[in-house]
Amino acid sequence: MNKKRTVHASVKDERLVNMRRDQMIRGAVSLFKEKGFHRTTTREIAQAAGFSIGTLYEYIRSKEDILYLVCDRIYDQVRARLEGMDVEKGTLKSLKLGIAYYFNIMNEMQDEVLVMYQEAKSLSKDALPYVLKKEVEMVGMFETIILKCVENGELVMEEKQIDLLAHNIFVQGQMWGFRRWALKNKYTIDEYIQLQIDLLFSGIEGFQSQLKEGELYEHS
Amino acid sequence: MNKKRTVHASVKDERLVNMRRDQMIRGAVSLFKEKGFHRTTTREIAQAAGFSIGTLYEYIRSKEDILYLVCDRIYDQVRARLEGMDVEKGTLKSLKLGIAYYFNIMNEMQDEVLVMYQEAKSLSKDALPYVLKKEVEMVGMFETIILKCVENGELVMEEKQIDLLAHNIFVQGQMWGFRRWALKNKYTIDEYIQLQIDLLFSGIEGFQSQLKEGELYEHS
Amino acid sequence: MNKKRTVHASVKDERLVNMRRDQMIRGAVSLFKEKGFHRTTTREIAQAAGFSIGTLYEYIRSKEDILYLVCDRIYDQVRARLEGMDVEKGTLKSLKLGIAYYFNIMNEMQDEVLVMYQEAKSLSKDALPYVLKKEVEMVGMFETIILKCVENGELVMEEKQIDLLAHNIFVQGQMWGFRRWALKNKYTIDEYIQLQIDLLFSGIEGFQSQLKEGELYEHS
Amino acid sequence: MNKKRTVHASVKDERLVNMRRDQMIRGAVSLFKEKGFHRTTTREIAQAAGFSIGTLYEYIRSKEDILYLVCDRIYDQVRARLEGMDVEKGTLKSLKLGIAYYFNIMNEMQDEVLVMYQEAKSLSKDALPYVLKKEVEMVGMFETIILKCVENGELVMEEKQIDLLAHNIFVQGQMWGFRRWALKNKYTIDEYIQLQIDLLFSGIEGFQSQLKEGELYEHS
DNA sequence: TATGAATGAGTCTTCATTCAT
DNA sequence: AATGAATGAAGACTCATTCAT
Repeated sequence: MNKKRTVHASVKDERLVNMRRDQMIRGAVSLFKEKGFHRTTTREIAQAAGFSIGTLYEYIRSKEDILYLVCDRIYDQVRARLEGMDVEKGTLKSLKLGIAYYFNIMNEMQDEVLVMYQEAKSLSKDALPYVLKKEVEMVGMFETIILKCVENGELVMEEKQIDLLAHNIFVQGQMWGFRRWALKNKYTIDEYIQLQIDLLFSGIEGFQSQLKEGELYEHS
Repeated sequence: MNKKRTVHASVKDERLVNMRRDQMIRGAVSLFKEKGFHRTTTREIAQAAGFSIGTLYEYIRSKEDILYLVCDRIYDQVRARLEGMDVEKGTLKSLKLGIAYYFNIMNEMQDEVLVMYQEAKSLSKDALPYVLKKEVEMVGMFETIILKCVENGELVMEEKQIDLLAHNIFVQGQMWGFRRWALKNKYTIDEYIQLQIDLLFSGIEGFQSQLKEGELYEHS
Repeated sequence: MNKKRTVHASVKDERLVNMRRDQMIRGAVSLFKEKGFHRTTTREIAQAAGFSIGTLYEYIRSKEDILYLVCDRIYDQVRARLEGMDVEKGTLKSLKLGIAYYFNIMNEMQDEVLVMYQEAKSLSKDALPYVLKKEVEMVGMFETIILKCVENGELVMEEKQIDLLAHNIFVQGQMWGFRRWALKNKYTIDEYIQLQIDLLFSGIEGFQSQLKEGELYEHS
Repeated sequence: MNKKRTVHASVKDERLVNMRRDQMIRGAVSLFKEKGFHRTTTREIAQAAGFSIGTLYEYIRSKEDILYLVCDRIYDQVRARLEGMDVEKGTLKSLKLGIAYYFNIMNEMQDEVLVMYQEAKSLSKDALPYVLKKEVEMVGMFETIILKCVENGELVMEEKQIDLLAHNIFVQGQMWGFRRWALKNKYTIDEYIQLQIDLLFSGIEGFQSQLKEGELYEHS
């Protein structure tokens, strides 16, 4: 079910393959960050990885393979870190903790997230689904948390609402990365986390002035 | 004050310049949508625009100019449409209307928005600021609406909260475009609008089960 | 005998043709001086001439025509000025005067001479002979002067010697233009003229130390 | 001290670089000879060199690099051959031998000299000085020979005269190449050498008719 | 006559990929 | 397994020339 799209390597020694790909991905991420996938050449990647262009092609079949490996790797790293999140508790408190946890990860991996975010679209029709599936899984983690709250009786929400809320949380985490240019001057990551959680939980109505409360009862 | 980065044209007749650039942009948007900026050739753009490669270069200086023109045009179109939004009323109702209005525009222009969203990063360091400024202005429109509500006494919010809320709304509008692959199977645009407004206004706590309300008072 | 290679013009009014070509040549010379024939575009020439590219092509058939017109014009100007030289006297004094006169012209027209010198080779096989013929004529003027000296009994020289001497004088005049970079730091034009005349007339042996004269009788 | 402007090659193996550049230069010289630098395409050069356009660009950075390489190479070849000239003797006889020697080299390398002569001006402002310096050095060799004659007491000449005489010799050597069209019909190279040496050494006055000698005493 | 928009062949240059060593 | 020289298809951009107005 969870089959990976494998990338062919001419070299057989699996340990070696992993090592070389590690070097390759590390170099590629930093190059993609700087100049994007299309403006980065395979030679540059090979050089950044510390080996020759010939060697590079012993471990991949095409340039696009590198992009796939990079995206794949980044998702795996994010997922690995998200494993530390408690998905089962089913309390609003644990939801808040989960959000804060996730936002902090996004902050720490903001370069990687940005790269993946901007370059994933360059993946071939072939590779894209594998990457999107990982996103779906990650959104699914928040769905699970929220669902547990519902099951626990903490919340009353329909499926569509749960799903959308999970999406919103997920995107707000990424947003800290891809809108850095607008956000980092105004907020620290901690402020950002706090403010987003407030807005997510209280909603606009949570900020309604008490005086006028009566007037607005017809809101929905 | 609001000076545009002008793109040089060899042709003097301004009417003609506008006409040709219109054709060019239309062609480019549909090509970028299909294959992205980097995989689209200038010849293809010329052809899609209905003239020769030589003519194309009478109206621009470099391929990147086309991208700038495209981004610039899309923002202008979005802004032009947003002019129809009532920013001054200062009621929560008008805020909801504004959000719905904006989300509908994003829905109608989802191709353009997606293109701009994915390709803007390919703009040169030179052109990027001009495009980002437009985003800031658009986010500013929502800030204004919210601020009016605060001034009107409808809401009690601090500046940072206002700002972030405006950002969230803005991104949620774009999100309908850039996460189509995940959303369009589940929601109609009307559902999306309704659900997002509900979440934005009620917040998670608005969906709290009444029974447990007491337990969570310590939320912030 | 002296037929010019004519350059076709669509415009009939001969007065106009001459005027336009004047403008054109003036512009072209200064552009060729700056960047050479190949790096100068027809548009630039039209602009420098003060009319449009369309108009330019009413007066020539191809870019190369311009080069031909330029070379032709420069030679004509040089020749016109050389008319003032006394070719018939047949004295060594008049030869010196002629050399000085010619060198001064080369000094005054050094930009034009340089252009022609460097770009003539770009003329088509078709146009080149017409330009070379003018050079031959100019060299011929010095041949005539020297020949008169011989006829007058001032000199005893064979035809080949006369011819080569004329060439040398001619080239030394141009040399002031095309080796400016090496000469202008060291000599004023007057010094250059004086020194060259001394060398031409005295020859190396004219600078022989008297003491050793005997030893070198076997010189030729 | 004599640092060369180096041309970057992607290929590391210096032996290979030299070999490929040899091929390249040989091909380029013959093409430039035929049609000039600007009318020669990089593809033609690659083909003439016997490899692909891609390979060509492994050994240079831009088309202009080829021109520089060509000019540089030609000067080096000329210089290498001039090394065989005896510069130290300091006799008029050795000066004559030097001139004859140099003129013969110019005759043998007339194609190369012509190319360099006509195309050097297309070098960038960046590369030109390196090429001009070589010319200066070569002129310097004749200065040295003449200076030795002066030091030896064979000649009495001032610095400016020495310098100009050296220039004249140098240009007369090149002249055999760049005025081939006018000279080769009239003279063999041996005749040319003999006649030029006669003119250089005797000067015009050396050809004065004895009868009139008295009349001209006021010559300078 | 004058204009200048349109054309597209032609040019330089890049870069993913291969393959002999 | 590793190397890096060789390849050539492909792409951005230029510019001499034409022609309808």
